[in-house]
Amino acid sequence: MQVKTTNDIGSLIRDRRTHLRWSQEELATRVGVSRLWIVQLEKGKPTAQIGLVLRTLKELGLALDASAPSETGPRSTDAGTVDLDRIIRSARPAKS
Amino acid sequence: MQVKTTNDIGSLIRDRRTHLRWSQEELATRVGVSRLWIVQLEKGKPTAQIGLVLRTLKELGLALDASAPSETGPRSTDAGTVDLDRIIRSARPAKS
DNA sequence: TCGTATTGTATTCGTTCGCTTACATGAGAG
DNA sequence: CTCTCATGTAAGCGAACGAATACAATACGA
Repeated sequence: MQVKTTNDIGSLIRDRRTHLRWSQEELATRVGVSRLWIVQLEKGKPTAQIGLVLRTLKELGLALDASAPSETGPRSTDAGTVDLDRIIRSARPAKS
Repeated sequence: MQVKTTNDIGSLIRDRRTHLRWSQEELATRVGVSRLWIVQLEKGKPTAQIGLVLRTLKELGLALDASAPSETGPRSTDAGTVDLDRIIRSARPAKS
């Protein structure tokens, strides 16, 4: 599942929790946070701390993957890698 | 790339930023945070707010994916979402 | 019906975030 | 060597986090 917003995280966690048939309090205890925090997290609280969020995901058995789109570009092989960096570098304008 | 800790996020972001040849300040401006915050984030600050982190990843063109290991249910032949939860619940044993 | 479990909401409070400002170090260009 | 840019570090401050507590509403079973 794609995770783009905090609401995504919220529903992801809630779905996973209900799927495991855990109560909010049970999850909160396992993670080491208050039940209220779980409530807010599931509602998509954008100010939740990542450390706690990662702990929660781990507790639920959810794995996170990060991928850089242009990294595996049109060409699967690195032979034709264009290195946009170098192009931009050579063409970089005088800083304002 | 697997993201398990805040240090993973930090190095992920830093690698991506340097790969794009952006300065910390440039990234900070794009995301809408202070440069100091970027510094701390790249060092793996576990208390960074998830909303800002997601904004940062998005700005860097990084996509996040979440996967549930044992998601493979018994069978998904049901067209109308069977709600296993309810079934189990009706058959649940006396709580310890 | 009543009683229990779960979830959502509100309040209060100590702690800490993230911002601003300032200064120090390191690398690179002139 | 000097100057600039990028990065790391520190102190102060307003704002918000997360915890604890209490109360309401819903759902389910006895």
